[in-house]
Amino acid sequence: MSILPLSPLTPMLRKLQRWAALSDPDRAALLDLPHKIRHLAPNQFIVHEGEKAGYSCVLLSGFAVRHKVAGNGGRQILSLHMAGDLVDLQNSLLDVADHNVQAIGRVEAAYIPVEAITALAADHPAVGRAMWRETLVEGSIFRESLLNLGRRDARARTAHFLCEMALRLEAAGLAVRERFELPVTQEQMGDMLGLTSVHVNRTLQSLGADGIIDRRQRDVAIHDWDRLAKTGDFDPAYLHLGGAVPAQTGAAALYGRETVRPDAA
Amino acid sequence: MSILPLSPLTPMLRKLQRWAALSDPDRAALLDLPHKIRHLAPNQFIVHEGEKAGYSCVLLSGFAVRHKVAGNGGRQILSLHMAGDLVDLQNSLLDVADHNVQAIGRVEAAYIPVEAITALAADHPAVGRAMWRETLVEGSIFRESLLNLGRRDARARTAHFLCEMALRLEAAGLAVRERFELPVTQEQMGDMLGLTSVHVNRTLQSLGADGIIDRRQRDVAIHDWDRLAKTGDFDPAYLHLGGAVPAQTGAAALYGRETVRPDAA
DNA sequence: CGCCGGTTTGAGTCCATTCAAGAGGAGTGG
DNA sequence: CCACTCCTCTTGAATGGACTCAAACCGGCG
Repeated sequence: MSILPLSPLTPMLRKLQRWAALSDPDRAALLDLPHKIRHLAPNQFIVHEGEKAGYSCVLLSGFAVRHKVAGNGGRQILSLHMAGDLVDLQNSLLDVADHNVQAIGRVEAAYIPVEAITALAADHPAVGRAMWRETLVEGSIFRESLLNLGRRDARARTAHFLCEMALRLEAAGLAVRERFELPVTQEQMGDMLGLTSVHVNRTLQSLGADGIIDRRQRDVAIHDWDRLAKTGDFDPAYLHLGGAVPAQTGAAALYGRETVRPDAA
Repeated sequence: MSILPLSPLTPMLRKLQRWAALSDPDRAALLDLPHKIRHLAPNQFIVHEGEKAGYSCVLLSGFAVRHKVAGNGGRQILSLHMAGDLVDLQNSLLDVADHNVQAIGRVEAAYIPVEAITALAADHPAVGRAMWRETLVEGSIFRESLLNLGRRDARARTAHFLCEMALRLEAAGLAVRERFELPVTQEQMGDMLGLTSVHVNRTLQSLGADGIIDRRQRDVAIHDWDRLAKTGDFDPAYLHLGGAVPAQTGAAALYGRETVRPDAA
């Protein structure tokens, strides 16, 4: 990286560079984006479902979740976001927001006018490509979550979540894979995993009892990554992080097999 | 619509026009896309997870699903596609496919080189915008599925699925909302809804017994749309179809409320 | 006619939930 | 510095929704 002006938007630059190589002018333009920085209190909403937002929001520090609420009162957290994440592009580009975005804990965020972003994407194709890929990878993560919710039991879901968390935090430079702090309560974890907080608690305990992880409050240490990945049926391919991921576990091999309804006429 | 050359790609044009207004040159260029038409047998794979595809595939007739398989053998169908749908853009644009695409029943499809599509998007910004919004809406549907799988019981999930099916088939001009043919087996429905085929069967029967729907084989008639939407907690907003959707049910009102963890400090 | 994939039905089991209560920690105000 | 409160985590017991296993039925098709 060459020398660039100091900007609060660096975390976003860092993230987008994962998806496409950016030239110096690209990077300068990105960091030059007009923006207003705001501090958000815990649980504060960034976007409300049903509203139209004229800005787009980049997380600079802290965490936020997207979620929807069902008629029965149940809440489903769709994704968890960390520093560098562009949190509501879809909500801005579509007519109305189809889900909420809410801060978890204290959050520092930069608000950027949507037009500035679309203009940037148009003027700097490489940046546009990076943002495009960003949303595609996000879609890939949604799809894996669908598999997680639909076809894995509580233990596997929880293990899978821990693996994903570890890798994403590591990729964002916020922690190392083997040890990190969960940014969410067990209740929130339940809302992500489609479980109750009670059952999340029991499941975490069970993973601990088996010596796979170690927990002290929200500090998590992963003692046996391979076993965690295996019980979580975790194959990092869907994160599209490139080769920089650990050895494949047994589950990974299964993904490739051709034996699923193998009846091509 | 003005007169345009007859092309097998018309279903795709029809769909993309939902998302952005296209000029005559835009439309002509779209229909002029180089392509090769192929007929696929039931259950034939269009894309395999882990592979790199150099083409992108548009459905002209029939149905296809995207799915992933878990290590325990369970399969999760991520989405169901119909005529006009661009079925594997993400798979083509990312490094490797993160999920499978498979025909359901006989399918007619057009294969288009990815470069032709990206070139079209670059030369005709309106087309690019339409494709961009298409993937955003697709993301919105994924998010609603997440809510469905994570936070609704079998009965609500099934009802929700039927509502979505009805509206999407109608929007594609393939059926009317009140009566259509399910393009999938109950086993496949189970794989979409995270249920077993046995339970799907019982749930459909229960909806029938309550007089909400009427079934004869795979033919479904919806007798009481409002009640179906209510039991499915169905609010069509996430489909982003515009105003052309039916009266809101009770559930819709709940979505907007502000009572969810209403603690902004 | 007989096969085959899909649908239907029943009985028993289990995973996750619900309900309820107690313990632990962090922050606040007296 | 302690008392108080709120939130989160933890634990137990009972319930229930969806699953498993298994068999029978049905309709289309070769």
